[in-house]
Amino acid sequence: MFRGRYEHTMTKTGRVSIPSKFREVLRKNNSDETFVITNFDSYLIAYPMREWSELERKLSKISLTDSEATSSIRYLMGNAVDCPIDNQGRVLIPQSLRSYAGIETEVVLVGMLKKVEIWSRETWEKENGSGAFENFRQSREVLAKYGL
Amino acid sequence: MFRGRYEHTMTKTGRVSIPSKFREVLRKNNSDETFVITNFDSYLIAYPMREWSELERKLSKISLTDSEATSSIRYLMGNAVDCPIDNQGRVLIPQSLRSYAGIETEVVLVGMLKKVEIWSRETWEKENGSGAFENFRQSREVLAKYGL
DNA sequence: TATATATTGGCATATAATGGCAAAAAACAG
DNA sequence: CTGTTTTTTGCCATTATATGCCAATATATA
Repeated sequence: MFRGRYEHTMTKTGRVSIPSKFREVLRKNNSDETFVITNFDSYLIAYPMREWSELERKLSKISLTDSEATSSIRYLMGNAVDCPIDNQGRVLIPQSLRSYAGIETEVVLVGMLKKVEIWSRETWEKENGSGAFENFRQSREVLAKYGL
Repeated sequence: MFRGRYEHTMTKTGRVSIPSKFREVLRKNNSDETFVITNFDSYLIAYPMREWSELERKLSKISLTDSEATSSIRYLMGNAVDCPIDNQGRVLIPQSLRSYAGIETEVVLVGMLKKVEIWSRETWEKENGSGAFENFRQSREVLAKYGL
């Protein structure tokens, strides 16, 4: 599972280092060294190829008469790009996704269990900076609920 | 179960010895020699990997469309770091967590049943130092309902 | 008292992150 | 098609951080 938060800087050419702990997770799962990255809210989500394929398998079962689901899938799939990790442990994030998430240089990568979120630092600050106390309180409740 | 209090010193590189009694607990539980450390109030909490993984497994079932849950997972997971214990019985505490808890060199480790708390000595003194016993005297009646 | 174990400091080496550059590939215009 | 521009890719270099290991000291155990 992915966990931890990392602040990295993107090169001028749009490459971002994947934290080594994240790469380690891929290795341990025998997943290949490729992420599928797509846009979600105001940030990007990166799935290991293996997880993504599973997601595709599930979504492929949805009836094409379910038009609401279909258009959501279209959106998700239409923006998904597979980004292989290079020898330096980096991925190239395509321009379209960068501008979508407002990423210029400073990037925040968050381990979120089966996936990784990629934020521009600015957006991260805005959405997760100040309101952190509420999150802290809630996360404490989560821990309590599971007896930790 | 973890119990007892230990005062250790951190090396310049940020490594702290885990008390051997704590390591013994991990061995007895067949837990691997890794803690997941996270921030909490003014100190850190270290969970055995086994316990933490169980939590992760449960959380991973939550849908990514549940935005309230997602944001507490983001907080929880974003601040959690896995810290393997090395051959000398030490863990490296990442810079971010060190500064969060105000840890420079002197560290207090407290066994708290399923988890271990990690304090800077200074904070420890302030919050649990002199007045602690008086507090205990005043509020220990709550323990009655647990059979004490 | 001798022996083992725990904690800690120090140092050498390995790995991580990232900036820079140039070759290769792709997109594009005439 | 062909030459030009832009983007992508591979690779080297640098810096900071993490890791592994040895040794010294302190503490516990036999």
